[in-house]
Amino acid sequence: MAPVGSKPSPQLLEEFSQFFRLLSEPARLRLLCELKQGPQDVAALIEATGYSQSHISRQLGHLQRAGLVRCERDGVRTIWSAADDLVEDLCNLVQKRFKHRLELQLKQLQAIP
Amino acid sequence: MAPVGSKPSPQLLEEFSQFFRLLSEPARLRLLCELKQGPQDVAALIEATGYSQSHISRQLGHLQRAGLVRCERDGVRTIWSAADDLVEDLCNLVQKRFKHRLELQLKQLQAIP
DNA sequence: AACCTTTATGACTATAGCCGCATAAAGGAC
DNA sequence: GTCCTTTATGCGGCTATAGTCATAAAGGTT
Repeated sequence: MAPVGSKPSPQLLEEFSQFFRLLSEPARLRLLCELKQGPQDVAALIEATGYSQSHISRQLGHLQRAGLVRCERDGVRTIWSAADDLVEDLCNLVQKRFKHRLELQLKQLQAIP
Repeated sequence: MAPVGSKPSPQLLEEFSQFFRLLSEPARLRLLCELKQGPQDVAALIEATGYSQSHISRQLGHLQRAGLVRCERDGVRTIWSAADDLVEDLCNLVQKRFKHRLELQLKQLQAIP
């Protein structure tokens, strides 16, 4: 009997890919990392990353629509904060894999006498 | 004391984002899913997905460079197979999150009398 | 009211990458 | 050798989106 695996529907695959696309931009990952340090306004994120104000605002908008960050108004300022640990977990898994692959490559090099 | 989190280096963020970019395309996720069913050649993948031959070959190349699939030659045919469970694990985590978010939305709707 | 500060967004350019078409490359059958 | 089958890849069009500039919107101060 052939191995059975449940195939996700095209719609679900589309949602998966859209989510991963969010994480496919270093700038967005960077913003998430900065917000992991604690809630900040846009000015602080400009200072920390060097990105332009409009760029940051736009990327935060994308992350917000996905529920990865949230914001609260403090007068005229907007305080943003990370809303989910999922991305951190995903990155940890991926990093573990990077490590394994490097260790494998290392072993193969050492196998040469 | 401020919460302490380790900030990944820009290089690592770049690698993360490149990896996630691989998963940001439904076609590649689809191919990974098909290969989860078992090793297949390109012709079988064309039949299963409807994608063009060149498209499939190209996307498999990307996945192979990332170590997510591998191939072995059988005469003139190339038999491809999934090489890693990581993507499945990542998708399961993301799907769990989708579910939670939908449940939350449902609860908020039901809160309206 | 006028004015300043902070953030969001419309308009635009530039670039990256998907996807198909055509072709090359490699192996098998004859 | 020729011919066929199967897969990989160069080229080009097209779309999506990152990133910038300018502007609008919203709140605060005076």
